[in-house]
Formats: sequence, C-alpha cells, structure tokens
Amino acid sequence: MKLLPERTVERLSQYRRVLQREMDNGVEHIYSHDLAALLHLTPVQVRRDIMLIQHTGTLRKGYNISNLIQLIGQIIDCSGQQKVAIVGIGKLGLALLNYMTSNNTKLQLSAVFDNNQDKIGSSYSGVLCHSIDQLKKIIKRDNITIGILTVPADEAVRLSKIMTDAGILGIINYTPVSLNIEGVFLEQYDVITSLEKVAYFAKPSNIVLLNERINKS
Amino acid sequence: MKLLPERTVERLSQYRRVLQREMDNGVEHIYSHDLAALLHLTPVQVRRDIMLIQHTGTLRKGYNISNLIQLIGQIIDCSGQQKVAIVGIGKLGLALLNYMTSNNTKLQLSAVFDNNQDKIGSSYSGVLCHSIDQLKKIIKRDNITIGILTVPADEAVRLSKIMTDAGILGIINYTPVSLNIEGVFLEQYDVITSLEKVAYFAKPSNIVLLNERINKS
DNA sequence: ATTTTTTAGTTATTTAGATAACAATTATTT
DNA sequence: AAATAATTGTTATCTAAATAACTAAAAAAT
Repeated sequence: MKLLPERTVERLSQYRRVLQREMDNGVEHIYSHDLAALLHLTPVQVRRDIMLIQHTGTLRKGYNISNLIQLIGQIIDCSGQQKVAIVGIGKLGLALLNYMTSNNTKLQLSAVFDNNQDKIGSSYSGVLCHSIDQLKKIIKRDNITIGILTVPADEAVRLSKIMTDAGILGIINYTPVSLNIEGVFLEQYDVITSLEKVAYFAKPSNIVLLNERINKS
Repeated sequence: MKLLPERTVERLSQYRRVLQREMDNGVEHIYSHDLAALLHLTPVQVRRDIMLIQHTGTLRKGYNISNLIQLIGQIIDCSGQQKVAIVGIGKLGLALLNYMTSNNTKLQLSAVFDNNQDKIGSSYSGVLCHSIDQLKKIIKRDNITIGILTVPADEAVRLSKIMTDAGILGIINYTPVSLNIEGVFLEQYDVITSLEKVAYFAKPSNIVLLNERINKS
C-alpha cells in the first residue's frame, strides 16, 4: 500500500486509543461524527482518514469498532512487534518511559541506555539499563528498530550516528540539536521551539488576529 | 504586522539559538547558506523566512547576527516579557522546568502548580510551587499568559478550563486528552502519537518507500 | 572595462493537507 | 409507495507550506 499522510497516521494513533475506551465500555459501533467529537475533529476528516486505510462502515450503524482497532493495529504496529530503546534516562527519559509502560501502546520497550554508573544495571519498569558503550551491540543483538534520544545536547550527534550504524530505523530526537541522518525516519521535537511558538501566537496582539480569522470562517 | 506562518515561527526560534552561539564565538555576519547548514535547511528557506520578518542582509557580508537576534526577539517575546506556569510538576513537568531554566529562552517561568502536599510550598529552580486550588488566583494576580499542562489525563479538561477562565492566552498540552477551548492558542503534543508515527514510518516496508521517494527528488 | 561569481530578495510553482461539495445508500416517516 | 433523513464514500476545491525559478546587485577575476 502507498504511504499514508503523516497527519493521518497521527490521527489513527488517536482514533485507536479513544476507540479502545469505547470498546471497553461495551460500545460496538460508532458514527464518524461521534468519533470526530471525541477528538474535536470534523466528521469529514474522520471519514477521509478511514477511507485512506480502506476500511468501510455500514450506512446505518457506522464503523465496527473492533474491526477498526484491529486494522489500525496492522497499519501502525509491525506484525512482529517493533522494539524501542530509550537513550538517556534523565528526567525526560523517565517521563517517556512512564508513558510507554503505562500500556497505551503496542510498542515494546526493550532497553534503556545511560552513562551514569548508578543507573547502569538497574531495572526501569522491568527494563534493564545498559551502558551507552553497549548501544550498538545491543541494538543489533535485540533488533531494536526505534530509538528515543533524550541525552544532553553535546552527545546527540555522536549517539545518533551510532544508532544509525547499528541499523535502527526510526529516531525521535528530543534534544535541541538538528540531526542530519539518512535512511532513518527522523522525528524532531524541540521543547523550547514549541514554547516559543506558543509565546508568539499567544501575544495579545496576535491572539486578536487569530480569533478574527476564526470568526471569519 | 500580519501573522507569520507557524513553521516560520518555529524556525525563527531555532535561528535565534544557533545565531546566539555564533555571536558568542565572535562571529558578526552569516550567509543564508551557512545558517541553513547549521540547521540542515535550504538557503532559500532561510532567506524566505528572513524576508517575511522584513530583515535585510547585505550582498557580500550576509546577515548581521546581532540585529537578526534582536529582531527575532521582538517578534517572539513580548515587550513586557511573557510569564509561564507549569501545571503539574511530575517527571515531565520537572524535565520541562529544567529545559526552561537552563536559560535558552527569554520566557520567564513564574509559577509551578501541583496537588501533592509534599511539593506545595517548595521551590523549584527558585520558583514556588502552589496548590492547584490557587491556579486561577495566581494566574490572574501575576498576569501569567502561558500555561504548560503536564497533569494526569483525568485532570486535563478541568484544569484547562480554569486556566482559560483565568485569562491565560496560550496552553501547551502534554496530556493525551484532546482539549476544546476557544480564544486561546493551543498546542497539543502527544508522546504516544509521536512514537506511533515513528513506528509506522520506520516499519521496514515503509522506510523503503520513504527512501525511494527521497532518491527520486 | 568586461565577464564571472556570489549572494540576497522576490515571484511562481508544486506539494501536502484540510475542507467542502456532492453522490449513493438505506432506514424511517408520511 | 414516495418522500425524507441520516449516514458513508469520493471527488473537487482551497489553503498553507516548501521548493524552484528568476532578478538584481556587488565584488572579484580576467
């Protein structure tokens, strides 16, 4: 199948979680407008996304929740579950570890890496912390395909190269360092950028313009 | 002035930080292609962004770094510095606090809020932690305009409403809950969504398609 | 003096994404 | 039986963003 648009994939991840909640409450079918309302989207957007993954609903019952969850699973997760490593287990790394292990995803956290001697050898939510020196070896050995990079800025480039060499396929980079690696899907998230963007649009003079724009449409 | 595109604002935040580093190294001018290289962008993109903020360089020296930094400051920061509050000081809140106080931004962290009695009254990097009950009062009193929401999911909707009522102008929501608030600039960041997106594009079958697409262009 | 090279600045085109318009189907109501 | 309402599925349009193409100027080389 062709690649899906990035934004559609993001929404599929969110559809799955709210659908799972509905299913847990015993709901079997859902209309596009109800699913949309749960995420504050438009029904058209929902239907279009679902069209893109070639699922079809029924005209009077809407979409079968269980089937839809299963299909989204096939699309996002691998058949053989993908393995994830967190590289750098400071405060942010720990926070992300919590998100991951509180089960809301099918991705399997498989290893954690740090330089700090006190952390190496300890277990985090049942996952062993290794030395950074072992990074390449263990990524290869355990066939880890996704890396979460949460190290200090001055380590980012070196470690991203090691990860790439080791054959990782996706990196999510939480350091403020711009990486330039090939053959890997790279997602950059910079906290300060995000904050400063909000600061710009939240400036009193700008928020007025934003609200005008919304009212016009 | 008209509103800038979101992506341009994001890049301005990044330009500022790398330019600051250059200035600290005593560099006075920079060419678009050198600035681009620092962030792995194209020179055209850089020039276009700089055009949008109506800065001009000189043909043989490039852009004056000090002037550019100052202009970006006028655009992103308020004249009277905007104040920020972190709501929920768990692991993620703490990590963000660190990012903010390690000085890379002009935004001023002004208050921190939590429910935990052990945290209330303590100081975090010199910022006092208040009870969530005080949220509305203190946002109004101190004229805080930006809120970072890092609380458990089941608190998110309630607290975002309180923040909005208190007159906050921008919220960055790190909970996986979809918020629907008006008159406020809202930025959503969902860790699991981000991870699952990487998982999708890093699937072996998909990364092949991505690389093909890059090679064609 | 003329040509070439290097750089900024601007307009035009393309691409990705969201929105809107519309067609088709089936249950319900009249 | 016919009309209406509710819903999905698809195509068309619009918008935001990135990229490409082009213009202009000034320094350096010939």
